[in-house]
Amino acid sequence: MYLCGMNTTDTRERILHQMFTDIRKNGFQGLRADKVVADMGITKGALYHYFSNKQEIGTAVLDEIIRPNYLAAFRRLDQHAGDPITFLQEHIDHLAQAATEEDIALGCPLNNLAQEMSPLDETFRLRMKHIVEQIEHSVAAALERGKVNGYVREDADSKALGRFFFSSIEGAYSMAKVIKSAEAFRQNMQLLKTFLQVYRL
Amino acid sequence: MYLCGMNTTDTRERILHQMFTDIRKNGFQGLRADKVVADMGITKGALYHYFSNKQEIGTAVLDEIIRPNYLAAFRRLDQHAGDPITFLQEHIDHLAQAATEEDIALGCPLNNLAQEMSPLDETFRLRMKHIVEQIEHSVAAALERGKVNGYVREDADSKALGRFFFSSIEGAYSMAKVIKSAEAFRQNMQLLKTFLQVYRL
DNA sequence: AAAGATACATACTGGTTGGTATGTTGTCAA
DNA sequence: TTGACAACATACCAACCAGTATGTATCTTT
Repeated sequence: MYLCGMNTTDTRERILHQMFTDIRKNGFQGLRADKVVADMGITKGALYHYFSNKQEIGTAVLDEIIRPNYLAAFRRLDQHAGDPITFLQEHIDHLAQAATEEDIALGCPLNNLAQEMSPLDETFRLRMKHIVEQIEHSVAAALERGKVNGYVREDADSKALGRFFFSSIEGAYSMAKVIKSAEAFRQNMQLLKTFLQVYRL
Repeated sequence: MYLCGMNTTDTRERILHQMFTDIRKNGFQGLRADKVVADMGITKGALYHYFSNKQEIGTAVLDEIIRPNYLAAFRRLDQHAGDPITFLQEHIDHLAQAATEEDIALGCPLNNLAQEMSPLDETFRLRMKHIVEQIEHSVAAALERGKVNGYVREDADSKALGRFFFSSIEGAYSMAKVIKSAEAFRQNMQLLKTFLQVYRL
């Protein structure tokens, strides 16, 4: 081998990414771990070398793929000093724009996993709860800063709005997934933007 | 037996209801049909007498339990001549009030099934799509009538609002399920009510 | 270069699960 | 009363699937 040590970990990442893709379509219970790696041309030996069991595959997908992907935007929001409503509206625009028909048909990875696994595995649920609460808190804190800086109406309930913001996005993903329409998703994102407008000062 | 013919179907209904309960917790892929009936004290013989396979169990649950339960309220809305926004707000109140912690932890049955099965089975998806579109249409039509009767602002996009209405409710169920908080659900329902208020004339 | 340790491959297993084949009993119509 | 059929029960099966035990080549460390 020409690779110098470090890149051997590449196999683990490849497996993980493929698991993510498969879970997104089939769900965690529908995931057939051995089939996935077989389709990649590798064997169970490699799989169980990197992951000790199926649940660990799930948590790794959650921690290493889903979580960072979701929190990136809100980490930016945490360090954003300007108008939070504009930031959120732009984020909504970004989601609307980025959503392909395939993305919509497969649904939001976090929401998929959350809906399936919350009643079945408390480990999963708590991990996902943490992500959701971090997002809600990030939005709420930004709105509070927005009040201080004169961007947001004083009577806005920041915590409730943070909740509603994220819930609406996830709801839009959910329904768009069922009716298989990216346009429906964009329509909902548009309405969410106008709703945020109400709280502008 | 003292029962006179008709009531033999009772077994089928009992099975169906138990399947509904189990699917709600474990998902459709997680459903172990034979275990469910075993726990009821009956056997696979009875199960496969009434249902020819697992998928048929799913569609029966959808058609005979979930669907009528969801459409009931909106059938009332279809025949409602008064202010639609008040009707919708009262419906939201009803959902908020009726939601127990257990309901919330288990999530919306329609949404659960929809999220899990949409990418896996087109038969399921189309059935669920139909339910969703019927609800959206019912709300949209009510808002249009509301415009004519002077209850709703003319500039309201009824179709988009119908979508957003239902999406928001489902999103609220979803997130409340993850964080396991009926209070969070009610908070979101409250905000949805204030949002509808905007479109009042 | 010897001795582990790492990164896989191969082969197997034991429990599960959707589904079937077949048997049994009560009901009802002719 | 007898034949047919509905409403189950029992027993069985083949496929699947998470997980393990074991083998082996390569790489690293000393």
